[in-house]
Amino acid sequence: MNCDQSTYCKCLYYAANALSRNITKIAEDSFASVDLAPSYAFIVMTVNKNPGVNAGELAKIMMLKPSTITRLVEKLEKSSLIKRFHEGKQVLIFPTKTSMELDSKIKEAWAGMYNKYVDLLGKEFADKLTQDVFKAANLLE
Amino acid sequence: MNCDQSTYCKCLYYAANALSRNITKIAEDSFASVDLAPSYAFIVMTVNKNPGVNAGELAKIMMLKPSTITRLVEKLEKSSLIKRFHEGKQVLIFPTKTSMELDSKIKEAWAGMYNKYVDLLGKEFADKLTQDVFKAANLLE
DNA sequence: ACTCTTTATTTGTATATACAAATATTTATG
DNA sequence: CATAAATATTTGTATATACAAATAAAGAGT
Repeated sequence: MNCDQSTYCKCLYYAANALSRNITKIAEDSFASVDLAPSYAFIVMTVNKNPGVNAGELAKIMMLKPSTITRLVEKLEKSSLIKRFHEGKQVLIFPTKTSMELDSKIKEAWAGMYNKYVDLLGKEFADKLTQDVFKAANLLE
Repeated sequence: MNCDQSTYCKCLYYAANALSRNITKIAEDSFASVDLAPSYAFIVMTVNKNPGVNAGELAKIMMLKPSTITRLVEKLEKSSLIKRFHEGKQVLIFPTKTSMELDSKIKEAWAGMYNKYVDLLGKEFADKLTQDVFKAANLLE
């Protein structure tokens, strides 16, 4: 798009949502190879790396709300990609055989996504942008 | 959040979505004063500025899919904030008395949102980031 | 004028995400 | 110890957004 609607180009809400939709599309295409939506793939990776992580920690790591984690995790459990165990008031989340077998394929898909957007943005710009966007997300939290 | 999950900090998908959620929250708070979710407020502003814009153009301007525009616009029509007229295969969208009366309040809310995130990010960073994010969104389209 | 293709919009359906309220457990206080 | 407060998770409900298929209108080629 060009910048005719000049006001919008100056609005972070507008720009950030457009970016989010477009990068999500790229991520979805990449993770299609493991038949997972990106958020689910991220959770599987995180749980594989941190077996026994609890739901609240997972929410913080993923920057999602606890209720969202519940929703995502209950679907992953149905597909046997994680297991949940109640421990007191906490819920601990563990990988499964399936999820661990899938791990390297997920990481490949992840690398594929990275290569795709680096290809479109250029490595330098992509890396700097990611850093800045991440910084902004934290400042606005 | 800190950068313990170092991998995520390097992922544009992750960062962009986090930013999108956080800035959307700020936008929702600002536009609450006019009782509109941000996307609706943007459409009203755009239609007020471009009376008779058609749905497809609106989709392009907003960087949303036509089906999404249909959905948003049909709700706005129910609240009498736009009117639709069929002209051949196109649908032309017009402001209403109500939407025009609301225009300055929406713009105030918009300015409030801008001030809020500039306050949190600093003006220089905010403006540069918006520009970069917008550029990236276009490159990834 | 009639079919074929292209363009514009809508509809049916699905998904990620969130908020507010509910539930369950732990900790603190009187 | 018993009740109150705090913490962790889930549930009910709502929303924005998209895709794929359906519809409708316009244009092109014969």
